[in-house]
Amino acid sequence: MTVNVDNSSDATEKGALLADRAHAHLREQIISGRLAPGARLSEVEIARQVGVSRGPVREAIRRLVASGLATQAPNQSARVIELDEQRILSVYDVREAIESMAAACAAERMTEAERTALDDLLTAHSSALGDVPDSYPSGPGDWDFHHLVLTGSRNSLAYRICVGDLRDLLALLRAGHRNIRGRGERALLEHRWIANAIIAGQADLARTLMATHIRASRDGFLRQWRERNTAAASGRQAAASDKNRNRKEK
Amino acid sequence: MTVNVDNSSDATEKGALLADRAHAHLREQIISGRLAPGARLSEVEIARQVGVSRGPVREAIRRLVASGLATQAPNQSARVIELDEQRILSVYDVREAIESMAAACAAERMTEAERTALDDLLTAHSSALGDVPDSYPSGPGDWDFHHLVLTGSRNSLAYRICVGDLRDLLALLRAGHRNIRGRGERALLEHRWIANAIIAGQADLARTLMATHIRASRDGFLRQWRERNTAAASGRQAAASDKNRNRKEK
DNA sequence: CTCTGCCATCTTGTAGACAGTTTGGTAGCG
DNA sequence: CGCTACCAAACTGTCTACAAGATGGCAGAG
Repeated sequence: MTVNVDNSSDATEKGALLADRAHAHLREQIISGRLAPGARLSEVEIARQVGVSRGPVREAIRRLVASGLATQAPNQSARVIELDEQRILSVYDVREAIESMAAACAAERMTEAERTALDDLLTAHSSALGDVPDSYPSGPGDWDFHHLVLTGSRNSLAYRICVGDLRDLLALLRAGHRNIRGRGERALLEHRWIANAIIAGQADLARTLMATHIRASRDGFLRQWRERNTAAASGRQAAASDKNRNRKEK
Repeated sequence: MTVNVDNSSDATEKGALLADRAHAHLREQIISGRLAPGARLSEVEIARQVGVSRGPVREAIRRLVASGLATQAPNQSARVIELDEQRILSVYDVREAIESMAAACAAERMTEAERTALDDLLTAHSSALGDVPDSYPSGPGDWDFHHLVLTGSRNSLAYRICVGDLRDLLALLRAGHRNIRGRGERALLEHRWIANAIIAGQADLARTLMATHIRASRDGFLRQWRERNTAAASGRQAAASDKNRNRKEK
């Protein structure tokens, strides 16, 4: 009765509401990279693609803007958000702040059944890790763990922010980046530490461990992103007379 | 160039877009209490009141739902959110988590000009406090301070969450509650401590002080809210004798 | 050749109408 | 008297049409 947020934004393809279908379509296109950062989101164009009218598409776009996946100025087309290092840091910093708090709250508020479920989840992950070693972080397994912690925190607002908005932003910036070798085992180990602290009711320890875990995830991703970014920048710079991209508005 | 979030949701009465006008109208009605918690938000009714079509009103309502001021089930009217203690705790906990992080970031990233502005703001508040002693917390002055810190954190996402959503939620739950006697001086003092830590670049100290500050604000509000809530409950429960004004706490 | 002003075109913002669903009450039955 | 089935009213979801504003190119002056 408490964490019954019941986010209705995961209508993969069969949403009763057309706006959900359009939203899922756009989110998938953006996260998968088929809609490049900076791309314009024309309402009529998308409406034609999805096969619905402009109304639901308009609502889907406004939802993307609210989530942070797109930006929009009045009387102008919405555009897919453009990532820079500062924006990436923003996402990880907010996530660290909220999820650390959630871990501490979960340690104090989780029921015994939830603690058992958390323990079982990690046991299952541990035994399944051998199959696909490096696909654990940023995959569904990682998400299951954080989902359980957020639910256990009894904080519906934190749940909504992390599941509704931050999840999409993380999916976008992680898209196209390979999983780091060895990060899987390390992440699972950190998950186990956090879970132990939560199950034992050690709130401050859980908070610290969760903060460290997310910071490690951030640092690992940032290193990879900087490599790719500098490589892309030099490659872009090498093409001397490439057509200059449209200047970004101030 | 960084924190240029430019939230376009403060169209008090003269928004170029009708959706902004409808949104401002509804937000004012909800925060002021003229729209009671649980009240139904009929699109056609509101459209008639504001004098616009259903389209902008629909968009405004969806924005309220995204902010957390209202909830909506499919094919049903949106309703003004109903406050309970757990929801209030959620708001304050998330605010504490994000703004503490923002204070630490501000201590590391603020420019000298921003630090000076922060110092000047508190000096001005300090000299203006004598006029209206108890109106400082939860007023515009308090908000100016937190706004400056959030801007200085260079975290556009934290700024958007706190200014865009949490501000409205706080305004809603604070509505109708008087300012606590003596809280003004205390809050200003805590602001001064936080500002000193930020100006000196002491990130961890700023983080701790901001967390303590927000927790104090939460506790003060919660005490008042519980009084009112138990009073209303007992008054509702025992209509005959309203003499038993026992202030019981958990 | 470069800059300025204008115009065709596209895009968003808004209004109104229609269809499907939920709601609340009412009549009828047990 | 309580319960069920049904029906009308209201509401949201959606579509189409129209109006206002922005974009980008083109012609003409300097």
